[in-house]
This record gives sequence, C-alpha cells and structure tokens, in this order.
Amino acid sequence: MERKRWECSALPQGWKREEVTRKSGLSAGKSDVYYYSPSGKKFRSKPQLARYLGNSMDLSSFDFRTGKMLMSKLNKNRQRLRYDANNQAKGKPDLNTSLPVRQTASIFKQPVTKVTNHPSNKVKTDPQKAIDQPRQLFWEKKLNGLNAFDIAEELVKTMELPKGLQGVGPGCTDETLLSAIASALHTSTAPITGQLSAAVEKNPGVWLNTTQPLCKAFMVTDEDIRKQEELVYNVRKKLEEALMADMLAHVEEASCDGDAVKEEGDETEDMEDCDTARLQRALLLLALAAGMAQVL
DNA sequence: CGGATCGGCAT
DNA sequence: ATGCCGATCCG
Repeated sequence: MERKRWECSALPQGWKREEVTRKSGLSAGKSDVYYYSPSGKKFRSKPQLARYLGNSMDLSSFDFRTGKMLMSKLNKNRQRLRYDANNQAKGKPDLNTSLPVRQTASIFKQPVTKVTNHPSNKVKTDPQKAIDQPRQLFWEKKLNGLNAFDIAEELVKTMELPKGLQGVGPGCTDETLLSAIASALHTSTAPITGQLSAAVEKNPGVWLNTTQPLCKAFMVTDEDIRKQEELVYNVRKKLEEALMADMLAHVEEASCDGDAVKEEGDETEDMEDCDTARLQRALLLLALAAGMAQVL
C-alpha cells in the first residue's frame, strides 16, 4: 500500500523513517510510524527508541510521529517541570537524579570510531549502552551554573569543599569542581582518586584521565575525616528534626480536618511548603555529605 | 519462524 | 483520540 520510507533530513545519516497506512480492519486509514537504525533495527515506538538510546539523548522534545523536534513541546516540558517543582509539597520529592544531557545537535547516536594503538581498529555501530560511549573532554564544565534551589527559589547554600581538593583543566572553578565530584560519585561506584598524573597540569587535554573527575589527586588527613564525621552527624541530626517537624505537621493537619473552616491556599499551605523545603534540603545535604564521606 | 499488520488497552 | 505493544496473520 502507501508505503513511504526515506532518509529523513532531521535524522542523522543512515536513519530511516517509515509511515505505513493501515489498509484494512477497524483501524483502516490510520497510519503507523517506524524508524530504522543504520544497522537496520526497527523501532515502533518512542519508548523503544529511548530504551535503545539510553540516557545519552533527550527525546522529550522529539515527536515520534512526525520525526521532528517540536519547540512547543519543549516549552510544555519546561512548564510541566516548573509545575511539578511548585507542587512538590503535595507529592513526593523529586527523585529524578539523572544528569543533564545534551539537547541539541544529533538526536541519535552515530557510529563511533575508536582509535587505539591496536592494528585492527574497529568501528562500533549501534552501541548498546551509552555508558561506554566516549565522553567529551571536560564535559563537567557543562554543569556550570546548575544549582540547587528550594521551593521558594532561594539558592541553597553552596557546599564548601576541603582545601585539599583542587580542580584541573581550563577555567575550572570551585563550582565546576563540586559538580564534577558530585557527578562522579553519582554515576560510578568506582573509587575516586582524582587525576593522579602530574602531567595533567601541564597539558590537561592530553593527560586527562577521563574516568576520573576534573580534580587533582588529593591527600586525606585524619583531621579531614574527623570534620567529615562531624558534618555527617550534624546533618543527620538536622534530618531527624526536619522529619519530626514534618510528622508533627501532618498529625496536626489530620486532627483538624472536620468541616473545613480554613480555606486552602493560605498560610497553612505555605507553612507546609516551608517544612517540605527544609526536609528536602536536609535530604540533599545528607546525600552530599554521605558522598563526600566516601571520597575522604 | 520472523516480520508485517491490526486490535485493543491504557492514558 | 492515539500511542504503544501484544496478538495474529502470512510468507
């Protein structure tokens, strides 16, 4: 029947988009859209495509049916995110911990040539997982400017790193350093040593160990460990308090829910927001502190 | 048995 | 309404 299959200009080289019109049955006249990877694998839904691509690509603004990036959808996503953020007081805290990924350029993974000293260089096609894909040098710099905000959009106090930790690479700020280390802790369970080779400081572009964050090798003193233990202890204490306050707030709420005298949307809710914000901040700090405890 | 095609649930 | 995927059909 009507079967169009062409190189789609919006897609990278080798990807095909196909639209098939149903010709019989109750759904006659409707159409199905399929994509074919360069290796010929067929995709019949967006989730399937997303699973295949892994977390390396953001398909949230990709319209599967038309095969284009819809700006409108992008905006809607933004709005939705803000909406969720504002409403976290009503639901669970946002537990999405995936790192930001590139949202521009090619939507799909391209075959990558891996250059090694070995005589038989191979071309990897359709890598299964994004994990072993080469990462951009100094990719951590993309994390610049990302900060934690509480519900009132107040900047959450930034964390102080021990003096022993120093960044490497062009224009590496303390902020980049924190992001880099946090990401490393988040994405891998492997030990974090920083850049062990001293040559990195002379020529980071060449000597950077890409499995480690943009951070110089560091020494850990007993004093560091002691401070860290204290920090974790304090944060746990704060968390305990926040949890207690949260519980009390809910008990109180339950005790006065007969005929509603109070109206929604007044200070009562704002108080709740505040508590939840504190709770979330405490959780965040705890997570970071626990992470740092692992480094040190 | 693998791929094409349609049904039908879930959202 | 329609996206998604299981069921079914067909070579």
